[in-house]
Amino acid sequence: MSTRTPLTLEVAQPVCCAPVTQETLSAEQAVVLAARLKALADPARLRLVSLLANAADGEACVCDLTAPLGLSQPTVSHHLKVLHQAGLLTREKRATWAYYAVVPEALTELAGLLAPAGGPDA
Amino acid sequence: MSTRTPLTLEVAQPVCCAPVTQETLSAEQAVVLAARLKALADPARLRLVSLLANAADGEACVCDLTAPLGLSQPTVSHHLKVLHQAGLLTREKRATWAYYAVVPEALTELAGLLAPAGGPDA
DNA sequence: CATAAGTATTGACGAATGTCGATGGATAGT
DNA sequence: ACTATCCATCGACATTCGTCAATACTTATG
Repeated sequence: MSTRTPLTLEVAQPVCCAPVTQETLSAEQAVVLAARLKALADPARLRLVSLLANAADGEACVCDLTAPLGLSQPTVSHHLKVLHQAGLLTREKRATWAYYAVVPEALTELAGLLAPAGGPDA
Repeated sequence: MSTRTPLTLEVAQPVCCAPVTQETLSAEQAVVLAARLKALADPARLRLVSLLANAADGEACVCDLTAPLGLSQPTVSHHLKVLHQAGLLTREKRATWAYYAVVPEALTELAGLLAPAGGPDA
C-alpha cells in the first residue's frame, strides 16, 4: 500500500503529463487534461471558483452562491458537482449545509501544465 | 501592406482580469475567460497545441497534423481555426500551405490567470 | 411527529459542439 | 490550359452541455 499521501481527494495525484509545450500529449493524456480544463471552461463555474477563493473563510455553502450567480439552486449544485468531481473543489457537509472550497494545488497544477513555471522561455 | 508584424493576430492583448483566486470575476470577465479556456478544453486541440509546440521549427501545416491526430482534414482545420481565433495560434500562409504556430505568451497568460506565478500561497 | 430549510437528483428542452463528406478556391507543376 | 495538392467552408448529423421546474432526501426545530 501507499506509504504516504493518505489523501482521499477525488483526484489529488498529478493529472497526467508534462507541460503541453514540453512533450507531445498522447491521445489518452489529452482526454484527461481536456476533462480537467473543461470543468473550468464555463462562465458560471469560473465565477464559482472565484467566489469561493475570495470567500470569508475560503468556503461557502450553496445557498450563498445562487444569488451572486443569478442561477437556480439545482444549476449551482450541478456546477459545484462538476468542479468537485474534477478535483478542483472540496466538499464538506455540516448540518444541512454543504460547504465547498477550492483546492489551490489543483489550479496550480493545471496552470503548470499550460505553461512551465518560469515562462515558456525561461 | 504592413511594414512589420503582418500577423493578423485576433487577440494579442490581455484576456481580461486578475487571477481567478485574487479577485471575484464579473459575469462579463467570466465569459471572456471561459471562451479562452474552452478553446483549449478539447483533446484534439490540446494535442494540436502540443504537436505545434514540439514541432521542428515550432510550426506545422495542416497536412502534417491530420495523420498524428487521426482526424479528417476539415476537422483539423476547424480546430486550428478555433485555436487561432482564441489567440493561441498564429497562422501564416506560404504557397499552398498554411503554417500554424503556438503563441507562448497566450498560454503563459492563461496559466497566470488560473494560479498566480509563485503558487497560490507565495 | 410535523414542519421548514438546504441540498442533490431527475427529467426535459433548446443550444452548442465535434465530426465527417462534399464542395469550392488558390497555388504549383506539367 | 490542365491537373494535382492543400486548405477552408458548407451542410448535416449525433452527442454533449447548461438550464430549469419538480421531486426526494436529510437535518434541525417547533
